[in-house]
Formats: sequence, structure tokens, C-alpha cells
Amino acid sequence: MLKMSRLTDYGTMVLSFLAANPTQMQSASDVSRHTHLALPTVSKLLKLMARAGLVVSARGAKGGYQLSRAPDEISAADVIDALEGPVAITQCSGSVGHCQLEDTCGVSSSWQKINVAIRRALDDVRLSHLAADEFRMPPINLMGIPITREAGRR
Amino acid sequence: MLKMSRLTDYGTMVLSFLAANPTQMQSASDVSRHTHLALPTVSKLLKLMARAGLVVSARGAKGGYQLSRAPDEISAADVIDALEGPVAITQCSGSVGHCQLEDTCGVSSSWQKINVAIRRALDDVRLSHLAADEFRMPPINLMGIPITREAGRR
DNA sequence: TCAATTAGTACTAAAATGGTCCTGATTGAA
DNA sequence: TTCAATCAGGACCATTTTAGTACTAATTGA
Repeated sequence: MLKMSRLTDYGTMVLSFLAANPTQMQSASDVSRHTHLALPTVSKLLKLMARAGLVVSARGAKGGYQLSRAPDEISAADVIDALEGPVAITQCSGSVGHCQLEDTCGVSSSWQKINVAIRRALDDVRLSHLAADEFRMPPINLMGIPITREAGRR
Repeated sequence: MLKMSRLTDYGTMVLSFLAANPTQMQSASDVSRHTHLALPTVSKLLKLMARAGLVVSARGAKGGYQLSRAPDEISAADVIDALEGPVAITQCSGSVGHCQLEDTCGVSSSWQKINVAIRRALDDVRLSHLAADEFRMPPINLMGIPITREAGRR
């Protein structure tokens, strides 16, 4: 069904929050508090996204996370890549054996076209778009007041 | 990772075989024999695709399956719909509760754009393209000679 | 030195997927 | 009429994937 995993959904929430607070480092618990996502989950997400270079981290007291670049420099594809691995509708021979048909394999060519189209669509949508959707209320309200949001999301 | 399920992959193999033999009904075991996919699996696939209207079935002796329409009238989206359910990168509230934000829900709008782009890409690729890739050898060889193909596909 | 905080990784529980099997209905042909 | 071939519809189990949690080590500011 081509669905995005729940983690990716959460990931956009987390990134959106960071995008709304670009100047300060936010600790994982800060993020957890504001997004209403469980701390261990947020922690895991941030670690993954740090490894992927979407956010930068600082250890130690006063440490935390920040977006590594502007929200319109982060695409949906980046997020999915970070949290679910590379986007590809067909993964040629997921297993060990290598594809002997690689050169001539026509099958992939049609799916490949689809892959490219999907990738482009995912590249075109930036965190700035997603984040704008995410927290619709005026930024002034963002900090103190918890953003109400269903647990199941949406 | 946005991957297509293995069943869908098999599905295209099955449909490709049917596309190569448009005139005769093919029983599930015929299809199994020629695609080298296990009979119960082929059977399941054909049932699902029959329910979705991609193939027509006939019961009883001499029964079997046939494409319901021309190979270029069947899109990749159709196949995925039939075997994995509707294509949607975000499934709004998979659970019971309904979306209270439906009208104003901005979150979905960006993802929705992605959905549309993906859907279009999947609509554009037709079974005729996939099938052309699938069995590349001259049609004359198709019937008697088993088409060699790895179990793991590709 | 210590508390706060990330990094890394292991682990468990739950859900989705893949695959098989069984039982019943339909139908052409002996 | 009977029977074998064949599809229809589920039930079912095993495997894999995903989600979520927990624990330990490393880092760093005060």
C-alpha cells in the first residue's frame, strides 16, 4: 500500500517542532514534551535523524538537537531516507544473490520510471511545507502551550 | 521504504503471463507451471485479482482465468490496488476514530500532493509495458519452454 | 565531581506479510 | 448422473518487519 511508516510520520512532527524553534537546542525531552510523543521514541528518532545529518546534536548538559539546515532544504525524501532507508518501490534482489540480468533487466525499467517519479515528488515537498501544515496556530502560541494532537495522529 | 510487496511483484508476473496468452483461459496450475510460482500462491493472487476485476474467471472443468481487458488498460496502480489495497502514502487515521480535522487538516495537503504524484506515476505505467519487460524472448518460445527465472525473482 | 544529555545497541511485543490448506460451489464431459 | 477439474472463500500458521523500551557508555557544562 505504499504507506509511510508511523515513525516517519512522527519524524515530521519532531522536525516540525525543531523548525519552529530554530535558534535553541532542544533536548529530546523538550521535544517529547511538546510533541506528546514518548521520550524513548523521540530519542530514537532524533538519533536516526542525527546520523542522517538532518539534525545536529550536542552532548552533555545543555546539549540537544537542532535542524542542520533550513526547513526548505529538508525534503520529505530526506526524512524517509533517514527513517526507513532509501526510497525504492522495487528493491532489486533484496537478498544476497546478485542480479545477473542487471544490464538487460527490462523489468526494472518500468518500475524504475515509477521510482524516479516518486522520488521527485518526495524531493519537491520540503519540511517548510510540512511544518507549515503541522503547527497552524500562530508561532507565539507555540512555546508554552502544548499543541493538542491526537495520540493516533490526525 | 515505500516498497512494493512481493505479492505485487508476483502479481505482475502472473498478469504478464496471461497477457502473453490472451485467447485461452489459463488455469491456476497452468500459470503456476509457467511462472514457477507455487500453486497456492498463484491461486491466491488470481482470486484477489479476479475480485478486483483485473481478470475474469470461469469455474468448473475447463475453467480458468483471462485478462479482463487489454494489457494497456491495466495500470500498475490497478495491480497494487488489487493486491495491497489503495495506494496512499498517508492513511488518514488508520484506526476507528474519525478525523476531526478533515476539513482543515493541513498536514495531509502536502502529503496529498505526494500521493497524487505517485498515483499518476503508477497510472502511467501499464501492464503492456511491464509485460514487455517480463517475457523478453520471442512469443513463439513462450508456450512449451519454461521461462527461466530465479525463485527470488530477478 | 556530578547531573544532564546524546550514542549505541540489544531486546521484547505487536502487527503485517507471505504462504498453505481445507471445505464448498460450479461446470464440462464421460 | 457422476465425477474430476477448477474456482471461491476463508482459516490458519510461520516468518518478517515494525514499534517501542531499556540499558550502558561517552560527553560536557557547571
